[in-house]
Amino acid sequence: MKKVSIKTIADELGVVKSTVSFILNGKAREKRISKELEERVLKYVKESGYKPNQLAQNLSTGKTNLIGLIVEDICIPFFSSVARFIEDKAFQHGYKIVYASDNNDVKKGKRLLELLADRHVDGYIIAPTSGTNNEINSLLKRKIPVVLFNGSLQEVITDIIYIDNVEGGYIATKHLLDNGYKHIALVTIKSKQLEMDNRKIGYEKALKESESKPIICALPYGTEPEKAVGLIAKFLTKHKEIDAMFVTTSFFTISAIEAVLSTGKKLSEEIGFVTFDDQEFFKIYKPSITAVAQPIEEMSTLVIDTLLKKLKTEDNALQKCILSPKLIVRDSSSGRN
Amino acid sequence: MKKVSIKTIADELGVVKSTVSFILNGKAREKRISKELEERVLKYVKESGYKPNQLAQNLSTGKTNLIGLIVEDICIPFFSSVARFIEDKAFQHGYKIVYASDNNDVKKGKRLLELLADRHVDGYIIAPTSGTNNEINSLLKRKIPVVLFNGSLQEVITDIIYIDNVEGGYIATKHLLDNGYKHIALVTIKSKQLEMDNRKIGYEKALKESESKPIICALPYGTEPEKAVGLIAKFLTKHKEIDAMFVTTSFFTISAIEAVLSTGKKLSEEIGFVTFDDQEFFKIYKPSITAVAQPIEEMSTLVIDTLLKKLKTEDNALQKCILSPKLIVRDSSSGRN
DNA sequence: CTGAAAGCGCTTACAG
DNA sequence: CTGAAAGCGCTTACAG
Repeated sequence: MKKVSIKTIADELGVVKSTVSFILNGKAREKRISKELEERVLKYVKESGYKPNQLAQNLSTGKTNLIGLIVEDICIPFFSSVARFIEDKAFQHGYKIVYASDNNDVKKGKRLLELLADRHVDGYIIAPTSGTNNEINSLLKRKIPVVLFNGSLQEVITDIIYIDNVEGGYIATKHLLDNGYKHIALVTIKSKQLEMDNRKIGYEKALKESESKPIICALPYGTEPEKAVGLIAKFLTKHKEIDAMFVTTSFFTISAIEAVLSTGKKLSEEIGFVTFDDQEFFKIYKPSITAVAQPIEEMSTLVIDTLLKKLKTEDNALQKCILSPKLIVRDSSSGRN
Repeated sequence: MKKVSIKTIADELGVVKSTVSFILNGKAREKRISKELEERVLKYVKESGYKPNQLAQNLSTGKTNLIGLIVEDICIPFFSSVARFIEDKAFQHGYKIVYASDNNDVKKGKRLLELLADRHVDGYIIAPTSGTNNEINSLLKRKIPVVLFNGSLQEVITDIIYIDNVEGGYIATKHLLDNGYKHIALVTIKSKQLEMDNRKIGYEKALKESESKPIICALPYGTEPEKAVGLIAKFLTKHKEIDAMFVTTSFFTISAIEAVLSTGKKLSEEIGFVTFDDQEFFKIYKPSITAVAQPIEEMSTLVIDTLLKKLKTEDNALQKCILSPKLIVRDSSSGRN
């Protein structure tokens, strides 16, 4: 059982390599190769179990059928869900996915971009870290498709799919206000991530409308969840007026709940609570937890479809989709009554 | 700014391609190339920003520096955590990871194995689905390293790292018995996964020691979590004697809790509860939830180290590591008092 | 110490 | 309709 190559086939059938190659690539018509010969080749291919050597194809065509996926951390549920949705469709179209986590670190982000470029991945799906603008632009300049999701990047013009984070912050805060909470704290992270900023802007906008004052607890970037508990608890003790909390990132959701519990206050009755990104356990928690959910499946589908279109056609139209977040109302924000 | 290739360098410096290649591959010594020439080449390489074309290297060496990771579903927290740990180390050693989710479906598992083989990945990390034995054995026959984790596979002899699932089932059940629960239900999944079987065996072993009877709720494979809630609740209603529950898979943890709640019974006081695989929210849940935790980091490190060793050396020694699960005792199993 | 050459297995203009 | 040939950019025996 030796390796059969295109040359083996050609020799065996008394034709030349290129003819076989054309047939294999569906160019028989175009090259006006006789139906009869085409069938003979195809039959041999089938019987011999021939498979083209993809490494040779890669070198020859410069394409790898690989998609690079760069996110902050593949084990954050939001990202692993996206990874899952993307995977299926990519496989269906003959692409495989190479993932990489940049930890939201600019330096690492740049290095990953470079490593994947060295691999000649055909396209990228990136939840961008600010600071990688130049690197991404240089990919675009080389006509390599890049689809951004989750966040945008200043001065980078490419396909992008994300939710309206201002709206997300707004509906969360508005909902708390509507339910009678007056002193709403924002628990967020100090980072250059535009999405966090926008969620904050939405929060401030809602507060302004009802003439409330922002009470902002911005944790330093890199704060570990365990550490966050203490910091948030301290903040709560310092600002005794707080009667509700909006957490902008799932990274601190559990820390924030722990912090509230540690102060002895009750969620919902004493501290209204809304957080970003829905999670399975929110519905069984007591009180069940209100969340701003991103339409993950819709978003993922748009992302991969957009990239595949760029990869398979010459279509240059830019896709810019801003999806709406959805408030999933549960008990943690049901009011102070 | 044109592409510089090994040929460019050779021409520019008046040497021949192979000399450059040898220097680049650190074989200057071996080939007794003059220190002086080596430096000249290296200097030029640096200045010109030359990077070897990895596609050409791939074709030439037959190696891709790609590792295939096949798991049931990349968005199950256990697997995405493993993916994360593996990734870092792989990158440090110049490998990238291509992931694929087989949904525990034999047919899909086989197809993925084939697709990754077509890609010429250098090695595999697999949480195996039973039924893929032959395919994996044929990889091994071709000297392609495969490291299994999470579960074993009959008749497949290769490196493998997993936890003692019998022990996991045993300590969970024993703990419940020790805390005074008498009628312990097992909530599990009907599948050919050996790990599930073993957890069940551990459960039965503990029961036997205390002369209790097993009460087994085995859900059909493929049952959706939402559907599981009803099935488990029904089971609870049917077996009114049940005063504790051991869930063998994180896939049904939340469903099981929902089911208990739906019957109006209280966790811990009325229904003791232990589940497999620890999760972040278990500590903030009320009651906090007891879990059998797998040593994910240790396991991942062993997995990737084992594979890298196989990839980088000729070492043929088989690694077989059985790690111990750890019971994380919390309130949900604190007894009936 | 260094060089000429074949090979990895494809793809694709180009010529007839 | 079909074939001869160059090219993708490396690696590595082999010869001197």
